[in-house]
Amino acid sequence: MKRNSRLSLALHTVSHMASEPERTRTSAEIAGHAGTNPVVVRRVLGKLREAGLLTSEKGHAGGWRLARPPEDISLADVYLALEERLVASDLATDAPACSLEHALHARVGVVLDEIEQSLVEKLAETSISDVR
Amino acid sequence: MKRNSRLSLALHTVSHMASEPERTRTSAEIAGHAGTNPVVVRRVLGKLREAGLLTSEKGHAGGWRLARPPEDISLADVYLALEERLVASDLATDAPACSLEHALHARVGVVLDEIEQSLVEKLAETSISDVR
DNA sequence: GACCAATGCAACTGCAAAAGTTACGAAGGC
DNA sequence: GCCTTCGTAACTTTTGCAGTTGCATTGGTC
Repeated sequence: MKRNSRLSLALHTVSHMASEPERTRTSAEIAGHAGTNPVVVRRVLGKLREAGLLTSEKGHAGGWRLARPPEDISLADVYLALEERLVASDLATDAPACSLEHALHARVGVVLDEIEQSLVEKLAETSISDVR
Repeated sequence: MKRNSRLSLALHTVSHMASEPERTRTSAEIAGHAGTNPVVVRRVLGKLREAGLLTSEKGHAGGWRLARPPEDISLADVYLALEERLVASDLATDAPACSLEHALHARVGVVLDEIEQSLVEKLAETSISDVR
């Protein structure tokens, strides 16, 4: 896996959960299915829990479940939960060395913000229960 | 510099060239201004030359210049010349392990393609001579 | 209460991509 | 012929992230 493996893992896992929402899954089980590591799974799903999409239980018979009905979870919810901006560049973040660079970053920054927003809007149109 | 330093460097350099199109600049000069290395500059600007945005001359009094009037070079031209997709994820590229993953990648891939396209359209609205 | 299965989390390792660096050849004006 | 500049290849350094290990914590089961 390369660059957006976290998003890939998150979407994949949540989609599977949507098909059997009542079932609890352990991170080891999910990791096995996704071809990765339980700790990585916990790291990624932890973000989704923070965002209120999943719940986790410790101890015997513990594991992960959806916190809401699958119809109420959109692709955008999952995307935003990870707090990674797919279109963000460091153009918007670093200090402007010269005035031209400043103007440039301002212009491009506006475009990127618009793009980011419309990406989220498009992802919001699909709920995870729509994917099958 | 971090992730999109190449795009940042390219846009910055081309913008400066737009303000004095007749002047020829060496990669050392550009590198000094951008706080980087002449070889890195040549690598990045080489892509812009391949795309027909810049010309370079060897030897004495050699260096880099715009290949076209600045009004005829858009931010999209620069972006596309680098052949990096800001919104591309590996979601679209890897082999679908299970059918759910396949469906997921198809859905998200469509959205990302649309977003990429509209990013380019927005960037195309601004020419480098508009930035100052 | 002892034990086991699960998450939570911190620290470390390994790896791959990109920047940075060095070196040298080719082109072209002086 | 010499010097300046690009072109390019090879190597080194840096950096972010996945992967790994280890251990504390929680909670069910016997």
